[in-house]
Amino acid sequence: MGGYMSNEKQFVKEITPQGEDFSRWYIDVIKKADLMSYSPVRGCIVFKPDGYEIWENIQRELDSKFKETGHRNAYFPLFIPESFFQKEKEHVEGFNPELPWVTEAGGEKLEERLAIRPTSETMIGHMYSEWINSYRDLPLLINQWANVVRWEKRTLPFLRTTEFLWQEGHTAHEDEQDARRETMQMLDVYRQFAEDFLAIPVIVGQKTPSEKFAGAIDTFSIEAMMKDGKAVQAGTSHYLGTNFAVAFDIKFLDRENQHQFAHTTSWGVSTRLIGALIMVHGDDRGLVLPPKVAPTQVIMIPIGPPKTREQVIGRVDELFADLKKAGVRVKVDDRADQSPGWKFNEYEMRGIPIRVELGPRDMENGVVVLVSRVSGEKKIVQQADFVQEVQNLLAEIHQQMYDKAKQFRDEHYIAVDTIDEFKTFLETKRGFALAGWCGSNACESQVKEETGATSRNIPFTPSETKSTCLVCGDPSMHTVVFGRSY
RNA sequence: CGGGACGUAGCUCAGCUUGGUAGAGCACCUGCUUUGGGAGCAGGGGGUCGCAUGUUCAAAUCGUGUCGUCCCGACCA
Repeated sequence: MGGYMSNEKQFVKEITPQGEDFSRWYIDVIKKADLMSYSPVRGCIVFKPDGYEIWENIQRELDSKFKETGHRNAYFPLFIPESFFQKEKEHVEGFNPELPWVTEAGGEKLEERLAIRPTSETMIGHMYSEWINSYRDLPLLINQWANVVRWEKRTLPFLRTTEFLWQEGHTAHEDEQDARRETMQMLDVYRQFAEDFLAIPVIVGQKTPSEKFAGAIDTFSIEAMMKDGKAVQAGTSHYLGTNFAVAFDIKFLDRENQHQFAHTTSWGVSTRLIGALIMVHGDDRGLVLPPKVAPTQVIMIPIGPPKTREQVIGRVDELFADLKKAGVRVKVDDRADQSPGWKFNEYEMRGIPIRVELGPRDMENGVVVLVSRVSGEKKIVQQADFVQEVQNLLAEIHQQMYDKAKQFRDEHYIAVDTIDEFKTFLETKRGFALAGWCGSNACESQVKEETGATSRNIPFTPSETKSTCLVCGDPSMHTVVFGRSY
């Protein structure tokens, strides 16, 4: 007997089942779970406390990883002079369509328009040119936590909003080798973070030229699969070469007293990770949060009639204090005006990893009931072992969630030889396809035209290599992951 | 930015075709009874019908415009 009611029919009212309409499901869940609110401004959402706290947990973990790898935080201006964008040709072409401009302030027209940053390469490049003079100033390893704005045509809460929160690392190095090492190091930080913290398996690889960042030499990404088979780019890391150094005159004197351009990198993840989390792990009951990011990891629910209530709550409070002392994020819901059943459903919908039930029967037996959100399994444990059992279960839940997500991903990730094979796969099953690619833009865009899928990346460790292009049949240059994406 | 749909109570929606006192369920407040998978009864509060404008004696209802959301396309973290 599991923890769920025997009939599996729609459990949470007002959440559309995933199988019926995945987009509706997503919107229903984030609203019902109280993660965000639409704002009066098009495409901009309010991150409500439960949503924002997920971001805070992401921030805390990543920030410490950045610091472990030698980076320090700084903050740069929101406004970027128009002339800065003109300095790097690819960059301006890439971002112009989505820039908002400040043209007037204090009732007067500005001499030079100010863009609201879509990313800070230009501003930071400008500053770095002032800060860097000698090889002794390198490497310069800085990260910024910030909001950025991109005027997107189509928005979706968390996954693509007009204004979003992110971090952008910007580093400068003496030579290509060191900059490339940084690029790969941070990509791996992201990979590890996605797997170990968010329980999301990712495909690590390099972007094709058409998908790379405007102004980068090489762009790398980690790609995650949502439960509808679509991809989310969960993190990127760029080797920028000397493109921005040349554009912004980031020069230093090397050991031989020669002027050299610095090699720079940038890398980032954004609040879209929250959307990815929801779409990777959520189910028809609502959110399912991995323990490490969950704002509340354990919800304790005392059960029973008024006559035993005080006693039960007293014991719950003791157990609560023990857990809290052990560093677990735990809450008690001892409201008397909601039934236990109501609370069970409510906290399942909100994705809290573990529910703890304690009632009169458990009091007599000296036990407590733990229920896992992801598996629905009930586990009865001795109160004496409570803290240890909860900690074990939290770790177990993380692993189960990762395994489950990986199994789903693998089941929806196939190798194909032809575009027709891919099309059939998309129609019947949905997901990613691994395929050979000759390297031409024409073939890449034909895939998009015929399937709606784009190249996600060229994986570093594909399960197999494909020797011919899925479109033209010529010898392939790369084995690429294709998929529809958010 | 094109094509489609939708904006009425905190939420989900009915009412609109055929203009005439703004409704239901859930949520909320009060009281009593309840409490191991969304409790029951009784009473109560809450809406300038997205906004603007036009037609009309009269507009949630008809017309126009605008803003927002969702879906589908073109562009993107």
